[in-house]
Amino acid sequence: MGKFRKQDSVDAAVAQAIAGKVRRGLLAWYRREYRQLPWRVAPRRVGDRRSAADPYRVLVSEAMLQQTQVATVVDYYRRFIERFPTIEHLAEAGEEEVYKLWEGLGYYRRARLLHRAARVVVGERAGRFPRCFEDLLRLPGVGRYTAGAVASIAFGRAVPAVDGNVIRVVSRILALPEPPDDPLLRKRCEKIAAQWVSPRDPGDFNQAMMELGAVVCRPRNPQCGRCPLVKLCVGRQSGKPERFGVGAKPATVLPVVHRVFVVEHEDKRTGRRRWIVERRGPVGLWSGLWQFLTIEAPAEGDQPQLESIAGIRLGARGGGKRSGSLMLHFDHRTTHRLVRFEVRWFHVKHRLNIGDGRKWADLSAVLKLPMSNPHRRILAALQSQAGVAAAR
DNA sequence: AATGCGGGGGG
DNA sequence: CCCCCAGCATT
Repeated sequence: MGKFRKQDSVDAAVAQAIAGKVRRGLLAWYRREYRQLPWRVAPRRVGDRRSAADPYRVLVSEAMLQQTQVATVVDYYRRFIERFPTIEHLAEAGEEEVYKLWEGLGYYRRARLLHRAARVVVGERAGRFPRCFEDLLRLPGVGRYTAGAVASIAFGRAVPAVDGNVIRVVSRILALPEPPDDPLLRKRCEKIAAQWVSPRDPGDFNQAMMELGAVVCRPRNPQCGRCPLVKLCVGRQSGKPERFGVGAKPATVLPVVHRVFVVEHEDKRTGRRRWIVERRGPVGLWSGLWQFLTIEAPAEGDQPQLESIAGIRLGARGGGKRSGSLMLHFDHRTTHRLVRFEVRWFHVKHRLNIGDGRKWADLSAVLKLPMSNPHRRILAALQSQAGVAAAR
């Protein structure tokens, strides 16, 4: 215990000694080098008044940017804001549509929580957006980083916003050896960043720290020659800046199998094809997204009976000779899972009764549903199969 | 304190 | 192929 308190006071003294240089150097660099991004307001120049950022747009961008790189977010952000230009638009939307705009971005819980946050602000706070760190922290999906980012960028509060970039930058400047996923290191960096943050331009300062981490102080091959803080960087002086702020613990990857049963019915008169789709549960991988009928099993599990899948009898009415044969297989890797997809295709002559949470959907309906990338891939295969069949 | 949650960029 | 990314909620 006493050890940490002593460490804190040492940190505080060292950080204070260079605070002015860090602040000025970083802000001057950021005003020259900042990237224009759709959610970003240009940094305030000396003598200017601060231009206001829309807190709703800042919140949307920060939610999308959690564990996701800027380049990936840009198009998603544009589409999202075009559809939901204000927090009221988002609060009024159905969850399904919010998910659809998040499709392919990953970490889908963020979409659900952002949607909830909008409903909290509009429904429980009469549209008054929380303006301080503590109140922001109470919103669903808003943790210490996001609360700090919105409070500083949208409301000019002098609070830190410590993400992975900031942890790496601070770790290198002060040569802190702990790996970046150490919670204690995060707390240390937050206290230090709180000392450094510009009281006058906290939003610009926080964005400058992250920008530096993303563009210059990168995990590998840091561009120290372009860094405005190179002279006071202890990590650089040690000769090996890339040793600091890297080396998170690797995740354990569990192999699993998703057996997918594409149950297809073709209307004889119209030729319209329909498939059974189902919605995944509220927790776990791809929660809330839609998929073709799927049975999940451990990698070493038994083959499910093909005559009866998820309570649906297929065998008696099964279609042509190829029905039930393996149509497609591929591996899909996430951080914690190696998912083997085994896709089988069944043709049925009637639209069977199917359980709750499932429905028959034609192509245009399926395209409107939010689905995971692997299931979009399966759909693409179905479409090309149909093309081949039609050409014959 | 540890774990689960996706997908893409870049060496 | 591997590491990492403008984190958060849950246990």
